[in-house]
Amino acid sequence: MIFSKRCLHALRAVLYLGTQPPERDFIPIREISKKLDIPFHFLTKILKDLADKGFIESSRGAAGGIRLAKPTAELNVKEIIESIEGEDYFSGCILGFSKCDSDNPCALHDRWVAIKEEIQKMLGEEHLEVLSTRIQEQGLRLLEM
Amino acid sequence: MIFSKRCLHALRAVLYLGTQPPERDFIPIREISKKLDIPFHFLTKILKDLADKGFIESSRGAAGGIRLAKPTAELNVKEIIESIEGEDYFSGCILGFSKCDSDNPCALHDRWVAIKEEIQKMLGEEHLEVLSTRIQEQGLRLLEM
DNA sequence: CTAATTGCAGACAAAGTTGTCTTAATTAAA
DNA sequence: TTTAATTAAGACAACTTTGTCTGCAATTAG
Ligand code: SF4
Ligand code: SF4
Repeated sequence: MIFSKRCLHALRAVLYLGTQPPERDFIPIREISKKLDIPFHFLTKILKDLADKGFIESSRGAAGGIRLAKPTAELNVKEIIESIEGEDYFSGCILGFSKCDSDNPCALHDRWVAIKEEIQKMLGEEHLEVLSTRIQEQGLRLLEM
Repeated sequence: MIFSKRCLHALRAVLYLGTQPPERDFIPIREISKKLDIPFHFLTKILKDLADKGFIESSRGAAGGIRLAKPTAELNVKEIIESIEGEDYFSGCILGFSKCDSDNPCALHDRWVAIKEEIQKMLGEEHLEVLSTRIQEQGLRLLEM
């Protein structure tokens, strides 16, 4: 499994938000927790992170909850993953080195850069709007079967 | 960073073995540990795993150490990574689900499958033999700079 | 045989990730 | 204004990963 639990929970939660009918405003975290079977308090922390990073907004109190902070067309899978796993998750060195002279690359570098660019390109194209459409057409599996 | 420390250590160690002159037989783990700055006992455990999985062979005692168990042409980066991170590391579900009906895929599936196949193809082509040649030509960076 | 050298095994510790619980702060509605 | 609903905050626990330490087992050299 490539992504951490934090990341998987975050992805599924955001996808859940993206598939809610537009007339719904704030969605309680408890609802997401139950529907997606994610530990409530853990999910709360994860979503607080996403809120701090500007992906979602929250409101306390009755009728409170969370909602996407941007239109779905401006949210893609790549930036959500990177905000959780780290900005260099798809762009760092394959050997885990932090400082490296890419002008004088090692034997693995070129191949690795090609993979990374492919991943980033593909995930970057996946905005929630496109996904929402496809989810309406095909359904989205958000729970273990 | 996509890979665990275990995996990075294993990769670097195997690459180190692959770049040793052929007249060297068993290489002491201590040497690898020092040269690559990897904790000795941790590395020992990791390499024991690789030995159990048939990638390397070991010999105790004076003049002992480890060596690759197969010709470099038959060892590629993909199988080493998968042996450590798990066989489904590049083939599992993007949402982390274990059981899923791929005949009736969700909205993310097709794109994800394309990425995974690309990764597996590229990493599967990287056998140590090719790398060794390139390493002789270009050098391989095995240490943080 | 003895001694030196090496990998092997397992207990343990440190650090990071994942998850639980309790309490406080905030908001809307009765 | 009270009450119920909800996020926020932080302490803590369970688990996993990463790393350390000590001693044992096997091999070679002398
Ligand atoms: S040149 Fe090699 S070591 Fe440096 S960033 Fe690229 S893959 Fe990593
Ligand atoms: S169909 Fe969706 S949930 Fe199922 S394996 Fe593919 S990506 Fe995962």
